[in-house]
Amino acid sequence: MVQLQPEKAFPDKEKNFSEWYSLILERAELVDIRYNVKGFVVYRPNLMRLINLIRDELERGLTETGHQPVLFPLVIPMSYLRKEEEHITGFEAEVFKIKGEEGEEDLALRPTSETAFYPMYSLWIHSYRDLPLKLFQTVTVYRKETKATRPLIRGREFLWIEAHDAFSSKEEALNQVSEDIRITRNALEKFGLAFIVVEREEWDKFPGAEKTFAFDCIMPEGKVLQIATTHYLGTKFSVPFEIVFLDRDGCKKHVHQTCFGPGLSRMAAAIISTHGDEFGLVLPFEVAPIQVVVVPIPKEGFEEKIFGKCFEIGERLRKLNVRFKVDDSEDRPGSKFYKWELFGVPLRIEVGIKEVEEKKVTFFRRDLRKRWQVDEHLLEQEVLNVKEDILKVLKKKAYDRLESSLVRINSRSEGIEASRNGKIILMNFCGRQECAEKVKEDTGGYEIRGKRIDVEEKVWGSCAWCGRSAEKVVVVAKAF
RNA sequence: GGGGUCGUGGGCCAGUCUGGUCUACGCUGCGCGGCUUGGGCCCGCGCGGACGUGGGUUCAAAUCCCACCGACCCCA
Repeated sequence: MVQLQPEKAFPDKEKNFSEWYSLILERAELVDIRYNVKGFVVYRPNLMRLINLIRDELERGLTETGHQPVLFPLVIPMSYLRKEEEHITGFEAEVFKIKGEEGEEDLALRPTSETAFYPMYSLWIHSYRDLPLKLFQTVTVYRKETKATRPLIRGREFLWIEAHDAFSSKEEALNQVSEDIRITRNALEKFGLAFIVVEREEWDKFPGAEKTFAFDCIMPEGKVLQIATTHYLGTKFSVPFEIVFLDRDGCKKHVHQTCFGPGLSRMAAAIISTHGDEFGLVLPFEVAPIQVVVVPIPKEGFEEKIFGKCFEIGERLRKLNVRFKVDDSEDRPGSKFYKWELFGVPLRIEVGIKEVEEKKVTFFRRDLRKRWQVDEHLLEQEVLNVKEDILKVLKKKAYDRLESSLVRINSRSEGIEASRNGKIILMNFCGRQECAEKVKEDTGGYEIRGKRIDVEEKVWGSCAWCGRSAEKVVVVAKAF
């Protein structure tokens, strides 16, 4: 068989991420940017099916931990939004407002829904018996970003899940934060993503939160992307919103709250960017809208046998509960190969006259771009093997990428050098915002992402930038 | 926030500097037919745009001027 080297369709994403990313979004039919409203794009079927699978995974985690779905209105009266001072200060500049008619108040398109949920929580919560209250919604939110927008990464409209939980004690609320982290971690592992979990610095917290924890995902060019946050709100909202309950001891108390926001659009962006290559999308089995594509290689006079075999394989895949497609369209096989590779289908099964006669099938793995023969009767077993192995390979690659990016530094000059090399920095830090601003200035945009909490890091010296005594080890990186 | 580039069939674009020869090139797409199918075949016929929007200059504007709208990229 003469095997031509297929043409690479995309640039190296590590060298020119912007170009790679725009091209893949368009060619893999993920988004269409021609809606011509800044920061708003059309999510196409290939993307929505991916996002729905991401959503299912996270919603499953939430449901298993006692959350229930709700749907709150898109609009929030400005008076609600203004009830918590830090919150409105943090968001006011980027709120889309709808001017009220004569005598009516202005409305905001939700930038996030704390101030929509909590007036209702104050009506619904009366007794410790009403707690915990754990509700979530999967919706779009709206933020009038002033910075350059980028589809899925920074849009003025994006999709997320937001969970809003209320508890009778601080301990329970803090446990919820840990649970949120667990839910996110489980999901991200199924997506094959590498990430770090950090506690954000004081000045970088969610507006209105006591504590903010974030998942930063490693992206091409050594940048990071925040893909989920969970916040301990304490009683910062329950006081102004008057969410009180009568406890067992007969005392009225304010609830302790948490909110959790895994970003679906951004998780999709992370999956696309982490796994994709010069041939297009690469999806792990778990979130691939089409997991296996069966491609017939017709030959005159044998169509019936060949197509028959393809549909027979389809039936076997159906029984395996695999999302599959038998591509019996009229294109040439080669053009189908390109297409399904571009769309990231993890496994392709090719069936021609050779396979029919030898009772074998040809497998092709998208992640390794490797082809091999499989005995027909071992099909199911091999599909399951591949499914598992693809995730393992993608995950390892992602983690290797993260590990090779991390570098510990001891001084400002080492930090500047690391930033030039596109590294993610670990360093001792004094904790002062002033010092963080200096870091950003000196490195051309590196930010203190926070104290790493998924891996225990002990302080080994003084603050790398100012030399004062360090209180923690922080992750420093350039963010999207 | 600063800078750059751009807007012409469904997609990518040539043409704009030097206004007329442009109801406008080419590729791709789409439709029909033929031939075929082991990595994007090929052949024939056909479809499809008055050039982002508004105004101005001019005998004449895709082309020059102004404003607006929108997009993309880069740097902070």
